[in-house]
Amino acid sequence: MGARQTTQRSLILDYLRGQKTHPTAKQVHDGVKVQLPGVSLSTVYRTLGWLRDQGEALELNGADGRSHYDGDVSDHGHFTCVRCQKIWDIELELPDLDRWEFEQKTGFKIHGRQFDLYGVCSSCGEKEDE
Amino acid sequence: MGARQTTQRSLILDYLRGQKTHPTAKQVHDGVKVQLPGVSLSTVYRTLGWLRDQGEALELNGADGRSHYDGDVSDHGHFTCVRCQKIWDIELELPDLDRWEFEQKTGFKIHGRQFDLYGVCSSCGEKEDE
DNA sequence: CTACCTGCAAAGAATTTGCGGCTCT
DNA sequence: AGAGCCGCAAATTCTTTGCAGGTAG
Repeated sequence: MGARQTTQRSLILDYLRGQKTHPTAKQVHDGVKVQLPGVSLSTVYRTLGWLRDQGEALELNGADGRSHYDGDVSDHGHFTCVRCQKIWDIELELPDLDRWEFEQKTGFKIHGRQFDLYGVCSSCGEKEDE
Repeated sequence: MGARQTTQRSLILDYLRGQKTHPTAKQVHDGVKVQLPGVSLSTVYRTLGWLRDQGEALELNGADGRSHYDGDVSDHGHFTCVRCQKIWDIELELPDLDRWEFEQKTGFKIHGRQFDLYGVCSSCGEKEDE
């Protein structure tokens, strides 16, 4: 029943973990194609979804309407650049959330959270003009 | 140059402001069709995008991969139900963010932020089975 | 009047899925 | 051998866009 170890999977995971900003499926595909030209986009989608289900990656809902993937599943925040659409990790004191109190008060059960800032990143800010 | 007041626009804004969970374009379309059967989905998309550009609505990037629209543009958090995909408003102490310090340290310019929790909402929790 | 808006239909883009064949284990 | 995977192509969805005609101001 076990998951199988294939060239495609290890390359995709390696690529994802090597990225500072969090790529879309298409960007992962382009990146992996360098080493494995024949890999298909649907394999990339399937592998990324599988990593997400395994808890080995986070699927982020980008402001550009596409999914971005993050190989770091620890509790951290993101900054989305509204110009280049890149998503950066940020070091921020995330709010101390009392899960128990929240769940008692609302009846909602918390699985996870995300904290996001939007704006212009430093490299896009430099190219400023008008 | 002025923006024009049309039946479509006022109904769409009214509908949006009347919703507790934040609907997708399609849901807004279905809701508005009750009073204005002939309205087209592209008008709904155009109007929602225009409201977002005017700062009168927020476009939220749903975990379902679709855009959801929120008529309340104040700084507040959201809870996304992973079962029904509804997005609820939550009352939470949002972290005190020192914009100036952050922008100095990172070179990033902040436009806005979003805080999201993911989990199961109370009505989906009740229908629990297996 | 006329710049702006609308509905329709078609185009685009992101993601998923069915299938026959290949491959780890 | 056989459960899993893969690549390919087609199907789904969501969203945007071009155009011809209608309407608010």
